Amino acid sequence: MAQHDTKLGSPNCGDCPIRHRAVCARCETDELKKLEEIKYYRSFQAGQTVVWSGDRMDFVASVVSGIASLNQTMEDGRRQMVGLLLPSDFVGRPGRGQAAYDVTAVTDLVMCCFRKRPFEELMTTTPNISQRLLEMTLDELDAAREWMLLLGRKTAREKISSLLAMIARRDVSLQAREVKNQVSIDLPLTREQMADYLGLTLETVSRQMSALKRDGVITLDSKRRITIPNMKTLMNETGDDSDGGYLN
Amino acid sequence: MAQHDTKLGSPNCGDCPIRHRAVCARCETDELKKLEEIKYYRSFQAGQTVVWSGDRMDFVASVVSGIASLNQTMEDGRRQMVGLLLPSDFVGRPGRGQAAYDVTAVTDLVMCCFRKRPFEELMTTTPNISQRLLEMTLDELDAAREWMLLLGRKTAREKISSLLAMIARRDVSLQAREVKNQVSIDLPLTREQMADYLGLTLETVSRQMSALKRDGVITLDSKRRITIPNMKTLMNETGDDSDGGYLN
DNA sequence: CGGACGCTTTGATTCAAATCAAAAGAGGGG
DNA sequence: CCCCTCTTTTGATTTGAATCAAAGCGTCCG
Repeated sequence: MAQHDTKLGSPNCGDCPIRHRAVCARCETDELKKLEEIKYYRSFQAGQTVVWSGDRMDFVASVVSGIASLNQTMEDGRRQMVGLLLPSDFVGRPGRGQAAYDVTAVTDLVMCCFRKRPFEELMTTTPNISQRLLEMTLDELDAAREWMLLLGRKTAREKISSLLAMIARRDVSLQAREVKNQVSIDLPLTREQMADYLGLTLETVSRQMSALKRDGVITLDSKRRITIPNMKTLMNETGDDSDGGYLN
Repeated sequence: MAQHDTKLGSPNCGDCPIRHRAVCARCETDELKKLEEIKYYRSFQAGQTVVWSGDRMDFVASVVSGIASLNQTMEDGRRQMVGLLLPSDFVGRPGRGQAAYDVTAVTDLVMCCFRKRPFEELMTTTPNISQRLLEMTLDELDAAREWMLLLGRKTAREKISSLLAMIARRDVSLQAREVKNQVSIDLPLTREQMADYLGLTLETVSRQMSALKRDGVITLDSKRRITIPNMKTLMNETGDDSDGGYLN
């Protein structure tokens, strides 16, 4: 099912694009050496499942490139995305053998995997790894709790706006594509995936996108590419504290 | 505003009721000594605010007894509870100076606080603390993500049932109050707090409680005390996989 | 004992989003 | 180039929960 390619990703951690942001961010050269010994790359095509909830998972991994999603599913098929993993984000849980959610490749995806057992051992001897992992986990917890507010209390329009703002802010910080407040972004998610992330139906997502376009908050360059003429206008639609939004 | 009492809580960590579950669970005697030097107790009455979101927070803490809640609030007053902290749970984030959410005492509350700076230093030198904290944070992240599914996809009835099941399961594990599947529990939360946790209004909470009573899923001994005649019947109302529910 | 205040229940009505249904784009491959 | 499939949009209708409103219950306290 899943491919075991090694064609992408550098064997040498020093050249890695996520070197300074991933779980290895604080490691010294000698510590990287040890990680290099237990790592291997895997790539997945958009749509492929990386692991199924409940399956044995004998590795942990960092996203090198592409986007992965964490999904929870109910017996009757209702689905909720509970995390969106971007390059440098960490997947898997040291000290547990089974995946707690489905992990899916949203786009083509390359992951840097570490065999679980050796990684766990390395963690106990390498504070630079465990401390970085704690920091990343605390960040994810904050993000999850922010999303709980969105899921529990925001309107459909606020949800869509919040998602677009989140994607836009990330893109802006990665690539300086901003031209005096105007931002163009590619949506990595289908309308259905957006719906799964926001706790909506795909029809409602589509309708609210149309409404935001009608109201001039966004422009639809194509189905999957939008332009935000004025970031502040979008932020006002998210329901978040207008100050706090930019400070985070 | 907040009281600085030391009347509750033992000066000696060895006698502490949460000794084996809290962030100090794995510490050796000498490590406990160091924690004792930087700890102090604070107590709060039900309803009091421990810290406001955005305020400086120069301590981290463990809940010793009672229940605290983490809340997020929008400008217009919409409120979402994003965490319920039980004895042994940890509050605060090493490496950050400001509280990210309001922390409130749901019941009378005693917390074991550690001055933040010394605690951070202790963490870097004491793997037993940082590793335990990582484990606890990963558990909280899992809980937050389970709650995301509830908030995004469950019906009001499923939400209420899930909350009652969660409280019941915790109570059963703490005190063996189970008599062949029948469980009685005290609700620590008002209807409004339940609503805030579940992303509902208090009226809907009340209506669904009445409906569960009408359908024989629960009995209302008093407004704040319920009996669950058959745990399995309740579990069937949560929408969760009936197997997975018990295995977790 | 009798108010008063906080919490809870219940009823009537509204409304936002879900559901049901159909058609319009947009690729992609033969 | 055209068909097939996948994604997206839009419309009509339903529905579950919110909102608006009022009354019931408990208990604290003068």
